[in-house]
Amino acid sequence: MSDFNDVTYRNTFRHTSAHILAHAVKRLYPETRLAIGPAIDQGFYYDFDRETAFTAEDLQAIEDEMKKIVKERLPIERFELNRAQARQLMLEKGETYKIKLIDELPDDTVITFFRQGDFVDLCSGPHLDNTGEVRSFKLTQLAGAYWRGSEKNKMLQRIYGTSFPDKQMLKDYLAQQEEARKRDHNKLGRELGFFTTVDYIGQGLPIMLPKGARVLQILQRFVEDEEERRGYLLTKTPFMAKSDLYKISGHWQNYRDGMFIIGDPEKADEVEVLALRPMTCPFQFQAYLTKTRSYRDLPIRYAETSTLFRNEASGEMHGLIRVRQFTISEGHIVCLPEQLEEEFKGSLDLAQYMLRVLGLEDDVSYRFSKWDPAETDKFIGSADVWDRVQETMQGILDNMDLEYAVGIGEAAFYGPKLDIQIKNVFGKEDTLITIQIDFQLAERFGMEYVDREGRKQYPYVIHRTSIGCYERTLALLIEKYAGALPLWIAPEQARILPISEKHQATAMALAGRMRSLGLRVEVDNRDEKIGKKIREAQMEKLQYMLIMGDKEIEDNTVSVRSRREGELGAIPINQLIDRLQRETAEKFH
RNA sequence: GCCGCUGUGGCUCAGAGGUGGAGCAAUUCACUCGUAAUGAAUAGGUCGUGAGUUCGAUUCUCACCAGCGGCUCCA
Repeated sequence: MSDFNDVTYRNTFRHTSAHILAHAVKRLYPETRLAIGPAIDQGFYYDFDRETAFTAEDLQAIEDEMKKIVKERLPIERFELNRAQARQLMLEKGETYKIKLIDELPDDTVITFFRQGDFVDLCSGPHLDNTGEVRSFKLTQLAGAYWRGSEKNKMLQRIYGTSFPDKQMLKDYLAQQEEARKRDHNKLGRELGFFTTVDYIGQGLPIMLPKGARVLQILQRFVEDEEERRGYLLTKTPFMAKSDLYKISGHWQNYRDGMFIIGDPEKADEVEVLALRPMTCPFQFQAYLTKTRSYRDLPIRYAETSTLFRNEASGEMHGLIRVRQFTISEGHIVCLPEQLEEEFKGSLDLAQYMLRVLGLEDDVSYRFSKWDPAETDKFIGSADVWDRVQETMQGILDNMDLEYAVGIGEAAFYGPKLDIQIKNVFGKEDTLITIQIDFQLAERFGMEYVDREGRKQYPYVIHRTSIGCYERTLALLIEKYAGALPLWIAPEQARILPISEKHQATAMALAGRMRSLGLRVEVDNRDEKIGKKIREAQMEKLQYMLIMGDKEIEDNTVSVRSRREGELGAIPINQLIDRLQRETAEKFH
């Protein structure tokens, strides 16, 4: 029961930590009202309602008070009250949020409280036996959070913390966080010259610098070639369209806040109002609609490396992970009902192939994202259609031996999704790849096919990405590889370092030869010492450094330093070229 | 959008109500160099933007913009 690797014990430990936090806050700031305080992945938090904002100094004071509570070794006792008593107790303490929680509990719930010293909290538990067990903890951050997670409610103050049974574990955790910070793509990606942002341009609109742009180009070529091999047809569709198009798709009604609109949306019924595309589906559907389609024509697989524009809320942007303009490997497969399963599997296979090649396959998790029947206004179509499509998707997933979580309310507005989730270096989860089943938009757009009996039918549409969003993928790759991208996607694969000026011409010639063979090679022609050139190449995370002086030129070799393997000594040039070409072709990571 | 924090030369950071500094990077010159930083000199900032307070603001106040951590939202 005291194994910290055990999730149940760890959560109990953190939950008690949250109570100690709340206890300290109540001692120091009695006017504060308590909301909720659960254990989370990396620690715990507690939400408070207090007129004055907590400051960094308050946080320190709270932490000191928590230390006292731990030292006091207060026993923690559980007790039960009936509903009226429970309300009465919370009323006396002025805990209005707790009363709301009590009122929402189902009739048959046993209402429990936990007491430590003079502190009592409504809580289902369980808890540790004594506050003295929480030996090591730290309050990590201060944040705002809506009561009950709804933006319609009041914004509370959330204090995050983490805790461990001993000091060393906390130290290790903090050191590991420090390491993570060094990998943060938003810092590393800027330092290494992958991208930048400029105030004049605006939020969520990064500039891809030559290195970043080169990586995106490599990825894009790779994805497009692979999709072509898998029977996709390429489209190039416009970046914007009249509101008319989005009215059919439902974006105008269900996604307008997310769109950049050119003109006054209120006048869209009278005059032409354009909007930048937030998704590619309605555009590719127009390609389908150019002809009458027979069941024999299906499946039709469209793909496009598609630039999308989404007007994200201003507080949402984050490096390359959340931006307002991004490029996605978008595709739509129009298929017959009996083809759905195979096409779905094919889409997943392509996605998984991409993950494998990028070395990310062990870092992802799967989520079956369903609609929320309680929030019908966020989704189009009837409960019937949703139930049917979700059941169909469930059947496909069950045949696939895939472990997945379920996300209620996470569906797209037109259909359920299988999302491939990935965590960034700080443990925050985002969707990398998505595969969606849609049986609604075809009907809205009048996309039909003629079946064997000559009747018109609506097809299924699979909306899918193969590598997801390129910018986001780049961000995750930078973090995964701490900036040292695998050779096949590295913007600069090797750098030739001439020992002195007299070796420069030969170095340039070699670079030219290697470039003509498709390798991305640069020469460091500065009049600097070799030690400095090496140091800088090392800091730029170069995979290969090729040192060239008198000896090497004489022997037709280069002295190779590999980031992965260190000094490799002199290697004949032909042999080195073979090696680089092989590693590139095999997509080593 | 909401809560909180931040904004000084390319980067990291000092500084103070009276018109700003360091290290690294950059440029130039010298050195022609053998596996993680050669030396010297020079240049570079309307202190995020705009208002206000003040004799005077980059330093105080407000608004806006941008960045960060969350919430909500989402690829």
